[in-house]
Amino acid sequence: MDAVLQALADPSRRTMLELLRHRPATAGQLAEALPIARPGVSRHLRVLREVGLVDVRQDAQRRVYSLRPEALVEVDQWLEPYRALWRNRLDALHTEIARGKKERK
Amino acid sequence: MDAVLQALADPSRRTMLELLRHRPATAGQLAEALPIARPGVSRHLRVLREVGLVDVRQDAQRRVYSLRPEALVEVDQWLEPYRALWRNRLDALHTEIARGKKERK
DNA sequence: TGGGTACGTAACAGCAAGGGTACATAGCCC
DNA sequence: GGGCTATGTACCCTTGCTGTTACGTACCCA
Repeated sequence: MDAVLQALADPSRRTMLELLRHRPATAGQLAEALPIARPGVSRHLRVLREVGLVDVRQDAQRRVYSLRPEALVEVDQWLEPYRALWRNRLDALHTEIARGKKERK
Repeated sequence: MDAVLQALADPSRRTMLELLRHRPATAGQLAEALPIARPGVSRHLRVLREVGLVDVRQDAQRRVYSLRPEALVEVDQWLEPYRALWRNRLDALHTEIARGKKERK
């Protein structure tokens, strides 16, 4: 889970996921759509592969990458306790407003 | 939105959020609970503050930091389209399993 | 088998992130 | 005010990431 969140930190990698979200693509296609050169894309793909965010399918000389959205489940799970908080906070806010608030220094 | 995901990449910062999830804490308290020294913690807190993940409340010489879970809403939103994908995929899997069980009997 | 295509990897340069030490600052308490 | 506490900032150093060029590899086709 650590690894996934760390992989998501890079904007280029997020863009790649965004592209793969619509359809699978080869490394070359991804490189064309990105501001960085092919080798860089390859290395990013390696990272994404290692954390399970993408799958590779060999097609002759090509390597077709596809999104593996299940890997993001752990991010969702990491988010879960916080999600509970931000929802409660809205509730609490409403309650506070309803009955007045005590001062805190 | 970019900034939040990038801020979450660092394990120390995630630990800090985890601590703040239970209760607000001063910079010193956070530093004690972490493997890094105070100045490092201060810098991390600055990052978290800048992306809106924490709030500061001045209490005499202390600075009490508290979590601002709303900032994570944008991560949740970023996740949304992918969530749709993995749910569909899981549903399909469950359908497969259910059908497999039926057919096997 | 030779040539062209599509990738990945190695080696290297550049730069930003992250940690530590030392110092500055702000607010209490005597 | 003097000293103590709590914290942020400046500076330096090291490490790791990012991107590039050059090269190696696997595969297809004529």
